[in-house]
Amino acid sequence: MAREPLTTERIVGTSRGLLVEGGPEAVVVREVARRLGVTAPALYRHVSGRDDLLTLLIAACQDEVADVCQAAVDDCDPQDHDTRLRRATWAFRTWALTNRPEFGLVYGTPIVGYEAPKGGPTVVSGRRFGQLFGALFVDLLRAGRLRTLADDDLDPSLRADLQHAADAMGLPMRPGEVYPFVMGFQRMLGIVSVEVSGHLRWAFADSEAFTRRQLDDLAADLERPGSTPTGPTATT
Amino acid sequence: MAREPLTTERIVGTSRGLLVEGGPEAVVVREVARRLGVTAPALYRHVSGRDDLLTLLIAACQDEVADVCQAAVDDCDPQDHDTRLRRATWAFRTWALTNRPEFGLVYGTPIVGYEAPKGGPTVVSGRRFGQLFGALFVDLLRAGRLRTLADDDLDPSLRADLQHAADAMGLPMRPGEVYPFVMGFQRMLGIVSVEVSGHLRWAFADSEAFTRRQLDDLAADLERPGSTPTGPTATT
DNA sequence: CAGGGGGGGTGAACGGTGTTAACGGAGGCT
DNA sequence: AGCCTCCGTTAACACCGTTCACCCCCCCTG
Repeated sequence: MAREPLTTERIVGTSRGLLVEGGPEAVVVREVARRLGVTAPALYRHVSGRDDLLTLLIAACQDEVADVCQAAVDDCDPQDHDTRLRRATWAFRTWALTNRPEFGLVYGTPIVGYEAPKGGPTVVSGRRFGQLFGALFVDLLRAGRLRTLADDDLDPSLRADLQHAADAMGLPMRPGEVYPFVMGFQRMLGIVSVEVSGHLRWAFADSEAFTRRQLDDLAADLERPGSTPTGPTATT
Repeated sequence: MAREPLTTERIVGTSRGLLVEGGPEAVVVREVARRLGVTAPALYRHVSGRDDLLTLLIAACQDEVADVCQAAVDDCDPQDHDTRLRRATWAFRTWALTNRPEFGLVYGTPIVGYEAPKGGPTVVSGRRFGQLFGALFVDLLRAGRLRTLADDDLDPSLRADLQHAADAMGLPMRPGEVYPFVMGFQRMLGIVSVEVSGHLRWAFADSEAFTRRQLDDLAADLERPGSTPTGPTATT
């Protein structure tokens, strides 16, 4: 009975299964091995330890969410930047909600003692995700649909950080233009994190309507009013 | 050498020490016992297990942050509701940043397999925290300083949830008035979560200026414009 | 004042974990 | 053929949460 070979894909796959079933604590080397019909030390031939396992898992999830968001964007009129942005954020939220454990792993409270290896797979797939939204904002800006700030309106240290961030990501923007990007990213992450973590469970039986409104308001805050009057977005 | 007795306070205290040093994973029954100069089974006389330990720890932290925010509010002109709100949110943010592990435990990704005991200490101290902010909003509302919504402007299911939430907390508000409260809570949590978790590290060397602006903008969004022109708040 | 009970500690043990070390077989290259 | 490298094995170490049986000492009761 020749078992199929022990590829990294299979290891990450069953790790993810464990993650989904029982959270990060449940992704346990020995159990991964067991499910692959193998003993624990065998995994150490392919993966350098539990941390490495988590690194690969995080990167895989980050890649997946980036794919999902990219697909949502590609599925839009290339000129309708407002809708593209809304679809991307909603795709993000939907992925997060249907993949709570994965979202928690990637965007939740960092696992203590776990340090993402510098230049490792997590940072490259993280950058990809950021650049997806970065591109969205650049389009919005070029189309004159982005509500920007005057650079003077920014605290000097904040201005410097924003300039630095833009340069690091290769975004051709000045600080007052990057600000809405970072703010949007921050608020989106916050909205989705809070919904996923359930820290508003006390208020809502069904959080979807609230979150949709929050994300719509966010998009409206980012966009320059006018031309495209956007009602509530219906995007399964 | 009569050791001092093994009180619940001392147990929670050293647990918190462990939490701070190494995150939730590090709060380990055996190590707590070791630090108290005692063996592990001894702790089981005072605490029913690791989950109980975490419950007590979470409740203690929630109580502390509520105290801190309450103190910040009490330290203000009782009539200046705008400032009271700003001070409370800033106190929350500051506590979160100087107590990251504790914040993560309370407001971060929920620990899998851990279920807060219904009606247990965590829910009572959680309610206390919520009511602190609830009271702030009631004051703001009574003073006519809260920007509210028309009930009609809310999705029906959202409206029902909000009414229910208000009733459950004993807030004398209609849905369009509760909405800004929940939204404010949500955004505050999001802003602070994202700063604490460091998921914006790629953008900022120093996140304080950005966060302050976010929290100020949030407060401004919540308040009815006019009467009290609020510049940037300086609140160490 | 004797004695019993119980609160609060002990060591030992069970089954789980991550990780390492020593070993061995199967397949390809020289 | 001989060897080497890949990839698996078993055994072991040190740690974890939790339970068990034990026991000591203090306090309350008769």
